[in-house]
Amino acid sequence: MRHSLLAPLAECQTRFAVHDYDLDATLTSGQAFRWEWSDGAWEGIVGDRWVQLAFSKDSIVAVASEKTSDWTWLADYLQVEISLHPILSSFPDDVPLRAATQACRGLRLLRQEPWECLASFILSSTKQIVQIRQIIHLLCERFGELVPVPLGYQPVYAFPSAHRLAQCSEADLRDCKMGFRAPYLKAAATMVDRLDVDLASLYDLPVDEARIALMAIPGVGPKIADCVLLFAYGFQSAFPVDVWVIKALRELYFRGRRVKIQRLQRFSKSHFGPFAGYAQQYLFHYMRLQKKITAKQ
DNA sequence: AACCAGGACACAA
DNA sequence: TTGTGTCATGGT
Repeated sequence: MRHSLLAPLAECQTRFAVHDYDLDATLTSGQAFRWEWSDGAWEGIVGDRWVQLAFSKDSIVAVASEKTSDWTWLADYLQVEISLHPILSSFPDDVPLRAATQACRGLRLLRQEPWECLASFILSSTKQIVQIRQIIHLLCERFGELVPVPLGYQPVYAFPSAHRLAQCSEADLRDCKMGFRAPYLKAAATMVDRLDVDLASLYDLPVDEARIALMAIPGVGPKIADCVLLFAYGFQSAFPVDVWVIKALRELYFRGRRVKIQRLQRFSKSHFGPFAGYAQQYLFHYMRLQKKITAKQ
């Protein structure tokens, strides 16, 4: 009997009751880049722990590689406590947003670790999501710490610390296929490691101040700052404007006209309300789903 | 085989 | 302040 086929120990397993939770949409919507679908379940690394997630009706079953009594690290990451209804009902009742929320109902925002999120999005600029995943995979494999996995599984690695990446040469980083982003990542890692920016302190700041602090980091402009504010710190008014969101807003709200990004930012603030970041994520994922559908025809 | 990808930055006008 | 070229890589 192969170990990987054995049922996991009860001490390694838990179940979260959820409503309106689309795990697939959540893990494939370009917030996090390390989840892999394998044999009917999602496998990933949260912090320094391996975890497997299986979704069944109204519950998520999680399996860890080691005995676990406190699961708050995962409950927090997956945001299983929050309910979607107040968010969706806060949205303006317009056609585009209705279509987007229907197309991927149950899509959630994760709550990720700030350094991994920051570094990942520094690597994301003008890259397709598949390529971002490849870069991060190489980076973790080469510079991340080994993470315990169940018997029979391939070795996996934690996302490398800022301290570790600060020690890398630019050439080491370029070898991970990140191109011109290498000096940005190295500089960012150095700043974070030296506490020139204290990522842990940004939770307590007002959004605008946290945004300014993030944008002081090399390679971090408005868009990447907004991603980190939204996906790591939980500032749900943050509204990342990337090429997909530009397309969505132009086509769906501005009759295809060419609109400046700054104006789109102001529009999002006034139009989508306090959970604008959620609206953004629905529009983003919706546009990418649409493209997949039309590409198949 | 061109075109484009969850952008940021230095520089020009 | 706003517009343009550049950066590196590879998917579609």
